[in-house]
Amino acid sequence: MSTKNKILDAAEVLFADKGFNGTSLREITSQAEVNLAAVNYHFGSKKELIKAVMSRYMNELAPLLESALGELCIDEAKPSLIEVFSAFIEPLLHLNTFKNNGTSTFLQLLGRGYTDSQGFLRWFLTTQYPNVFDNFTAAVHKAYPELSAEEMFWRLHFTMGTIVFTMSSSDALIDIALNDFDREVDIAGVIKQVIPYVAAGVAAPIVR
Amino acid sequence: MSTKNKILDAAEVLFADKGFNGTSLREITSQAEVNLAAVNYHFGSKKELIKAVMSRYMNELAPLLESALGELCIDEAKPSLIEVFSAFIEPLLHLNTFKNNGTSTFLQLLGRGYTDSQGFLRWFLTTQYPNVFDNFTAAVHKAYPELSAEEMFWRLHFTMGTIVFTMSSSDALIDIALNDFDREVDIAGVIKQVIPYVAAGVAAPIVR
DNA sequence: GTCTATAACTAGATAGAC
DNA sequence: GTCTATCTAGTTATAGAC
Repeated sequence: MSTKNKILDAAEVLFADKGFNGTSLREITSQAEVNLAAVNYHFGSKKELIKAVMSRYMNELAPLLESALGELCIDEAKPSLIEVFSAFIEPLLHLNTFKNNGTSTFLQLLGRGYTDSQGFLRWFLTTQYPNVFDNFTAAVHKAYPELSAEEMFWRLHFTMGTIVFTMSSSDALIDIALNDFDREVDIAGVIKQVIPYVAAGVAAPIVR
Repeated sequence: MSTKNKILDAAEVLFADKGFNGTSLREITSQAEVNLAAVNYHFGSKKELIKAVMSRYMNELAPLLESALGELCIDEAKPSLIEVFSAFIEPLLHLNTFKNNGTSTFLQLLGRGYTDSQGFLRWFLTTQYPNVFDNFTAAVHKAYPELSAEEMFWRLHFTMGTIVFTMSSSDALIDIALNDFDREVDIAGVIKQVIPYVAAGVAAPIVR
């Protein structure tokens, strides 16, 4: 296994757990059992390492999401909102076969990216992977055409918040579900719980 | 104005904007125009300063929230979920009279507390202000008794995520609403948008 | 209470030997 | 490509003069 990948593997776990700001290069390199200088040799800077960590996931995820959402748009039938959100399940769970705990790690990273680092990651994702966002809004529009662009903007942002925040604390949630309710859930279980919630939220009556 | 308050005022704005980890004591003291050593003299440590910033808001907010939610529980009539969530509006907006931009700042701080600092603030709030949480779950239970304790746990967490995440990026959202949709919204407008969303989410059909 | 000075430590980044 | 050693700059925290 190459040094570069050892660094990426160690970095993504630490970043997901403690945030980008909260993780030092020293922690990463000692976890990866490589030399401190290797990060700067292979990636140039910490910021570039963060981008590389996110890109590795996005390059795996983006084509799957694009086609799953794209299909809903091409289809003649009008999809339900539940169907639109369910289109995320398979691509997201595919990340678990790509890496151990991949789904959970990726969603936690996404959450970190929105709150750490004052939005630079949001910029990175929306500019580097615009098709995912476009296909998603197109699918939601087809499912719920009465929703104006502005209302859609608000509700999709709320949805993003729900998902990202939930996933960034999914480890704690899974613990609580086990201890307080004697229920064993995994990341797929959390996703199944959250989809009816966000679908109902997006479908809420329109307010003015 | 006392040094202590100058520090608190500067700290809360910086903490809300850049997170607890992302803000140094030097930034705080130079913004507050006081000496660096004053923080440790008045608060003992950075962690205690964070607690003091949050306590100043919570001590203002908690009694209002407790009584607004408590009333719903005492009332004979069964409240709707919209009513339960609307009980937050007045107490939260009251923070705007207590401090400039108080509502927005407080909710941003809350968001930071959940993601920065690995949950120490969550522990602090749930242990220091348990009545707020108890009254809230009691009110939701009264409005929607079919929801089991476990489902309530999930949905309240999703709600918390939606609110907190939305508010921690509310400045960006308000900008986008103005630029892309030519709509002027303030923090009260954001709250009014989000309430139907979370109420519908909590009221979603039960899944098993 | 407030200040200067500084201790004690950690951060990201790099030069240069191998 | 990988290592050690080190640089520069930042951090929190404190001792001690005023």
